[in-house]
Amino acid sequence: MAASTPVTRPRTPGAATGSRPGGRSARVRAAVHRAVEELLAEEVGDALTIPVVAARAGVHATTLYRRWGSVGELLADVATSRFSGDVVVPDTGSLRGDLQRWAADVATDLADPDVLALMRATLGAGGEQGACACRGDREDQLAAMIERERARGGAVPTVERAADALLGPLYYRAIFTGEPGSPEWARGLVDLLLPA
Amino acid sequence: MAASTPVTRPRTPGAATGSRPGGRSARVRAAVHRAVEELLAEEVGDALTIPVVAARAGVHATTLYRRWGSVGELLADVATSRFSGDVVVPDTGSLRGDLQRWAADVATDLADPDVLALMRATLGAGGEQGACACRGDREDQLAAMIERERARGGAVPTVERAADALLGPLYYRAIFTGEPGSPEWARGLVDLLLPA
DNA sequence: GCACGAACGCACAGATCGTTGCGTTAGCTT
DNA sequence: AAGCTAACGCAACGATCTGTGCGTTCGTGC
Repeated sequence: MAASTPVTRPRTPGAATGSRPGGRSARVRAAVHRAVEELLAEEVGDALTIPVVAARAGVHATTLYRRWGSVGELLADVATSRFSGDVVVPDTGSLRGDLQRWAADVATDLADPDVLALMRATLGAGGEQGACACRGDREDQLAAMIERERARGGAVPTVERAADALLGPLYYRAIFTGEPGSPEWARGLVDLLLPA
Repeated sequence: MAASTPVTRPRTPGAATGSRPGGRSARVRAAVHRAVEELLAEEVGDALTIPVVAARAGVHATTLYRRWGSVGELLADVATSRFSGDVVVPDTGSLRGDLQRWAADVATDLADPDVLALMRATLGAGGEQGACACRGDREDQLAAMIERERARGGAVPTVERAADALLGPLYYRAIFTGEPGSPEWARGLVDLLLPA
C-alpha cells in the first residue's frame, strides 16, 4: 500500500460513505450476507472463515478482506442489518398490548436457530461492537412504546426496568438455555412487568 | 492413526476418566487455563488460537490439539472450571437475604471484563455446550435456595420465574450492554421478584 | 456518451494452522 | 525400585489462511 492510508478498505461497509453504494457493491454485499447466514445455518462452527464465505458467495476472498477485514467485523455487519427492522413497533392503543405483541415477536425471532447461531458467533468474534449489533434497536423500540404511552397520560415503567423484565429473560433464555421462550411466555413477562 | 479409535485424545479433559489425573497433566492444564485467561484479558480477539495459547503456556501445541481438539472445547473447559464454584450459596436465614446476597455476588462476578471476554468467546466458539458452561451451576444454586425456603414453610416463586427475574437481567446486561449492573441494582431485582 | 476512479478479480507469496509418526518423560502400580 | 503406559515433546508435512500488486470492470458525475 501507499504510505498514508492505513488500508485500502473503504471505511465502514454498512453505511454508504458517499463514495459508491451502487449496484455491484450492493450485490456483492447481499451475496456475502446470504453466504454467511447459510453457512451459519449449516453449523460449520470453526470453518466460518473469509475464504469459505467468499467461495460460497461467489466472490473473491480479496474483496472480503478489503471490505470487512475480518470475520468479526463481517459478522457484526450481518448482525446489524439482520436485527434492524426485523421487528416492527406495534400500535395497539395500549402499552400492555404493544408490549405483549412486541415481546411475542421478539421471542419468535429469537426462536430461530439461525438467529441464535448468528448471535453467538457475533458475540464471540465481534466483541463489544458485536454485542451491540445483536441488540439492534430494540431498546429504542421499547423506549418509543413507553414514551407513546406516557404521552397518552398513562403510568409507565422506566425503560431500564422494562429492558430488565423483557429483554433480559428473552435474551438469556435464547442464548444460554437451549430452549427459547414461547410467545405465550413472552406475553406473560409483560404481565409481570405492568401492574394488574 | 490406527483404525479403530477416532483420535488419541483421552476423552474429556475436565473429569479424570480414571486414567492418569496426576501431577504433570494437572500442571499443563493449569498453565493452559491461565494462558487462555491472560490472552482473553489482552483482547487478542481472533488471535486466540491453539498455537498462540500453547506458546503462552509453555506447552507444545500438539498437546492442546490432543487434549482439547479445538479452541471451542478448550474455552468450554476453561469456562466450566471458572464458573463452577465462583459464587457460593449464602445462608442468611431468609430467601430474600439469600437471593440478595447471591445476586450481588453474581453481579460483581459479571462485572469483571475478563469474565465477559471469556463468556463471549465461549459462546461464539463453543456453541450449545459453551453456553451451558457459562451458566455454570447457577440455576441449581437458585433452586437450592428456593427449595430451602420452601422447606422452611415460606411462599416461594418457581425456579423458572426466579431465573427470568434475576439471571435474565444479570446476564443480559453483562453480555449485551457494555455496562454490567451494580450489586445494588442486583439486590433491587430481588425486591421486584419477591412480594413486598 | 465519456472519462474518472472506486470496487472487484486474479495470481502469487509468506505466514500460520492442523495433523501425524515417533521418541521421551514421568505418573501410577506392584 | 522396577516396569508399564498415559501423556508430552519434537519435527515435519500438507492445507489453509492472510496480505500485496496489478490489471479489469462498471457505477457515477461531467
